[in-house]
Amino acid sequence: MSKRATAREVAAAAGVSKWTVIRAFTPGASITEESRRRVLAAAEALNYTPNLLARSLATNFTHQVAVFVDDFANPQKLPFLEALTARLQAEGRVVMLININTQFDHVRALLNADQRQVDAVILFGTAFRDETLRDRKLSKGMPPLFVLARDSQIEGIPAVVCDAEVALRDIVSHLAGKGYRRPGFMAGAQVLSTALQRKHYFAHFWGRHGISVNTELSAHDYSWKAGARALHSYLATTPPAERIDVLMCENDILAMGALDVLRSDFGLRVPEDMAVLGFDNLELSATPAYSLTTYEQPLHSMVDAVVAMVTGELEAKTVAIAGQLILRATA
Amino acid sequence: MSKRATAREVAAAAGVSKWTVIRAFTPGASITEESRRRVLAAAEALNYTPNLLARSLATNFTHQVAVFVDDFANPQKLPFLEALTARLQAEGRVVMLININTQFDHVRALLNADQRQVDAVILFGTAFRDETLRDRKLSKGMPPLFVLARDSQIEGIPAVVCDAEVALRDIVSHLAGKGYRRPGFMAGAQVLSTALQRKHYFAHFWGRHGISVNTELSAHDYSWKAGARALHSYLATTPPAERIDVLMCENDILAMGALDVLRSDFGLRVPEDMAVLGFDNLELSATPAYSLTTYEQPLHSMVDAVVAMVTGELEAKTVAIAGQLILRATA
DNA sequence: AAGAAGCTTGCTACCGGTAGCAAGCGCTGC
DNA sequence: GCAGCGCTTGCTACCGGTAGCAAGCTTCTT
Repeated sequence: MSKRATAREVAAAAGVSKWTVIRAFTPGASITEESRRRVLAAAEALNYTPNLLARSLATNFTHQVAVFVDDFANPQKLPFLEALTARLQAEGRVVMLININTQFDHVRALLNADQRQVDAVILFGTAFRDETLRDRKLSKGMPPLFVLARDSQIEGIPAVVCDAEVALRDIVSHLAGKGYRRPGFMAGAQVLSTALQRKHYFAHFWGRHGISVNTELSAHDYSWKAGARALHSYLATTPPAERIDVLMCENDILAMGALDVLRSDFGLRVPEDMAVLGFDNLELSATPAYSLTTYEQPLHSMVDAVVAMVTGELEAKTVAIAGQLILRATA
Repeated sequence: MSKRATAREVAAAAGVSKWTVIRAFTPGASITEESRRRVLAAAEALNYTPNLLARSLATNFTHQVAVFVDDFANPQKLPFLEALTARLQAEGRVVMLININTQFDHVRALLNADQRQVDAVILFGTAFRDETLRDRKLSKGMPPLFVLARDSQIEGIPAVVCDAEVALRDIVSHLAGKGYRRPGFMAGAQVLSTALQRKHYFAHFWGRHGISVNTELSAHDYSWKAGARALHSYLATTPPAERIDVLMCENDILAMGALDVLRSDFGLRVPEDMAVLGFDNLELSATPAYSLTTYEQPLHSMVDAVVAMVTGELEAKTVAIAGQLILRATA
């Protein structure tokens, strides 16, 4: 296989200069209809299309957006990625999916994204210490950063989040109305959990009802297994009379682990013995096997907002968008 | 924010030519220790790192691999993407995640990938007609194509798949041994289904036992809802006495839909009234809520193989790797 | 008919690297 | 003292586009 055709080759074939070839491919450029026809015919014959790499180098605009992800255990990432890629592609951008892990951490990934001259970086729900970015972000020429689905505590880095305050207010108000009085919270990975603020507002709104949240389970990460393990050890060490009557899990995948342990390992009834709530509304949360009461994040609004900020249509500042409480059988 | 520093600026600061700067960043280049020290110090001060875009243009090697995905409903994509990104990043490559949909089809995506000069394209379980690629692939300069997790019927385009023949042989042999005699198959989206060959081998191995597979349900796509709907209409129109006694679903997500319909909508027992099998072994398939008997694809071996082909360490030719039957409660 | 204005085209310079040639330099050997 | 060698360094040319100036040609105005 030979290489791609270049503008120069097309120019030779069409009997014009390479700049005229470029103009035929530049909308709004000054070129006669006649020249355009000849160039396009020659381009067609040679199978020519402009080289976007060269264009990017010259324009400082790659039309690539890096998306950082560090947790692939939560199935919720998938619909988000679907929407993100679809929306960005509709805007002529393309997603570079970066797996943040111990081998390839945030600093290295940011450096790499910078070297590749991406137009923007979206930190999609990744767990990092804000300090990590504080020095880096000031470095000249870095692509703009956006945080999606977690809070950003750094001045100047905008975040697009599901409004945790509204969400937890609705949730707690529903639970208090149903008569629950001994609430507990299950959190996932420490660093991210803080940035989600769900625990904070959960306790805050129970406080308004004169009830304090004393039980806090922590799962090691956001996975079914971690959720199951955390609740298992709680149930194993807490006598029935002292147990909470409702458990708010930081997301659905933790809630599923909790539900399975309640029902299968301990033979308890949900919601009679203990109610359970999640957060995300996964496809499988709606199934009769779980029928999980949960809170749906405004996925499309969130993605639209972050994409609009990336393209510059929307001012880059933190926005919190309200989601929707989905009432089902578990609470 | 000003722009990134360039080799020329570092050169001026270090009092050498820009080529010496480049050499300081090129492993194995001919440069004195003294020069390298001075260049690296200047680079450090100016926060210089080589521009990979410019390097890519000059070397015709972007270290980017496009991964095409057209079905985000199957949670199984996520662990695959995790492994793919991690392995490729370990090899110094980066993944461009392309969402194939009606707005952005295979042809457009391939053209775009070509224009961006990616080193390779991985078609990850996408449903396309082989004819679509037949003309394109011959076009000069196209990046090499690899098919992951589905078969390629095109000469010269290698595929990395879970060995369907071995898988279905094991499955059918297990089912026949358990005494099942009226097998049915549930397939997903037509085009992809053919390329998975699961239905084919399922019928083939039952044939060896003198049993033909007469019941074929087709789901509209690979989603819980589609699986539920397909089985629902089958059960609604088929009297109990005429029903199959075991249902092989093309993947776990379809099987989950089927299981929920069996138990919740029709009050049937699994596996007594009907056994169910899936394919993939999702995290949630292992939960007590489903406890689905399924077949696990050799995810890591498959990813290793395709990555090795991309990097050229492994000869690019179709390989089928055996997975593992996971026995649980539903069959 | 001459000058002004407008459109089209080709040109130089540049984006930030890479490849490989050739000159400069120090060192060795005779 | 000089040829010969090897290492280091700078150079030209190039990757395939973009930006914007200036020349050439029409067309319009007076």
